[in-house]
This record gives sequence, structure tokens and C-alpha cells, in this order.
Amino acid sequence: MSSSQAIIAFQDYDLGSTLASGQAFRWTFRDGAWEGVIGTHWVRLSQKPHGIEAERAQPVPEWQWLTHYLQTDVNLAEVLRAFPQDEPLGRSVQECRGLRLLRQDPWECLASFILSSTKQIVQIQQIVGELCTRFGEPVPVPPGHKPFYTFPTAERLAKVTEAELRACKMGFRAPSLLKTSQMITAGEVDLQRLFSLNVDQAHNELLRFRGVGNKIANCVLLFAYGFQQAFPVDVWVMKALKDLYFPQRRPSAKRLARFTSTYFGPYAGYAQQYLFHYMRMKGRLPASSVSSSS
DNA sequence: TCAGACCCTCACAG
DNA sequence: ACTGTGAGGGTCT
Repeated sequence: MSSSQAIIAFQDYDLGSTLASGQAFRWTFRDGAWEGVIGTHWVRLSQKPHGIEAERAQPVPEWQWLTHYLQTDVNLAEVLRAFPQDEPLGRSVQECRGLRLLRQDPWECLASFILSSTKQIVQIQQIVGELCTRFGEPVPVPPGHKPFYTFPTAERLAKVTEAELRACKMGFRAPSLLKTSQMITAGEVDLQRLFSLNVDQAHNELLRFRGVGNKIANCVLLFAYGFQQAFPVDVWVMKALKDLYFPQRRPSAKRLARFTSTYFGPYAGYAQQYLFHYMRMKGRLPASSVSSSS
């Protein structure tokens, strides 16, 4: 029974916060709904009182690809219960109610985060968009709608030149993405195989790629491979950790790693996302109140 | 451990 | 309008 529309009954899911929280970079909000591409599926998602409404350009037999991406079967209440009961995290959870983690394609996630280093989220979105437009394949969209593209495969990108990548405004990240594409195409690293490894082994495999350090490796482990204990530490989370948990003196890298891998529990990755989102929102408040008071 | 380099773009002063 | 400056979900040497 195919349909081009479905409602996923679900509560405790803030679609907007989740899609715009810097996990994925290809969602755009338009006319009250989020439009994007998952794999080869164009889809439009909107938040409804009793769940998420999904709309496709063409009928599809099933929606498992979508529920898997959105991770709607994760019991958020259980995740939140496993958090340490401290004040900063509690406040973050309160402010970001319904924030979720997505489950993305490993290659798209890896490539996107290679492009993320020292970039603002808006800029990452620009670069990724440019990359897809130039090297992705068009996907079916509703009549008269602007075109959408797949995320280009590693095989495709392995054949382009560094100059072509730089034309997507990715700067010094171009050689890293190119080399990574080539390594994967050559079979030097098998991204699917990482699913069968433990978190430390998978982490080490990811570090073999140029442009992938500790932070980006953890992002890919968390957002694509579902290692919920992975804890990416970027400038925002670092600020949160220093301000909220180490106000006296700044901890050594070793001490910090020890803390993040034990204190937050089995769902540390979720805790990280809440702290990240909270810090970003908080940092943004003064700017928006200034601009709106003119 | 610790700078400095690395590309490029945008926001924000002046 | 124009130019100058700083910094942005890091990584590598």
C-alpha cells in the first residue's frame, strides 16, 4: 500500500530543534515545513500536534527509512532519566525539550563534518549545498518545485579535482575531502565495517582519514553509527564544560576526557547535544534582542 | 602541551 | 558604499 504522505504519531519530538541543531546540514525551513533529502528521498516534514507529517514527491511502499533517520523509536524519557541530575544539564533539557539525535548515513556524515572545521553552521550548510548541487544526482521533487540533489558519493568525489572542490568554498578542507573520498573508493577503509566494531575500534578507523581528528570522529560515531556514548567536544561544549563543571581552573585534556566518558553516563552523546544546543541558544539571545529592539 | 597555518565568508566597526 | 578586522561544531605539524 503505497502512499506519498504519512503521519508518524510521536510526541516529545521537537522537529525544528533537531533538524537545525547542527547534526545535519541539508534541511531548509519553508512554508511551515522542513524540506530535505534522505538518501535518494526528497521529503517535506512538518510538526503536528500528534506527531510528524511527512510528504513525498511520489508514493513509497514504506517509511522505515524515515523513522530510522529520525530515530522516532528512541524512548527520550528513558534517555533523560539516565542523565546525571545536575543543575546545568537539567536546565538544558528544560530549554531544549524534544531535541533528538538523528541517524545519518555514515559517508554523508563523515564528509559533512570534514567540511565543518572552523566553520559556522550556516557556512557548512552553504558548502554542503554547493557540493550536492554540483556533484549530486537530482531526485524527484513535486511539480514546479526547485531541484534537490543526493549527497554525492565517495566514488564521484574521488574523481573530481581539488580546484573543483575549492569552488564549493570549502577552502583548506578540499584536499581532506578528496583524499578521504579516494581512500574509501579504493577500499582502504570500509565504512560499513565500522558497524561491526566497538566504539574505540571504530574511532581509530575514522582517525585514519585526513582532516578527521577526535572531535569529528566522535560526531560521526554519534550521528551516523549510533554510539550514544560518543561525546564530541567542540568550542561550545568546551565552554559549557569549563563554565558549568570546572569553574575554578581549567582541566587538563586527559582529565576532561575522563570526565566526559564517565560522568554523563551511557547516553553522554545526548547530553552533549543538549549542552551544545543550550549554549548556542544562550549565546544567541543578546544578539537577537538587540536586532529586534531597533 | 602549544602555537601557527590553513581557505574563505560573513558580520560588524569605522 | 568602502575597507579593515575577527572569528567560525578543527586538524596537523
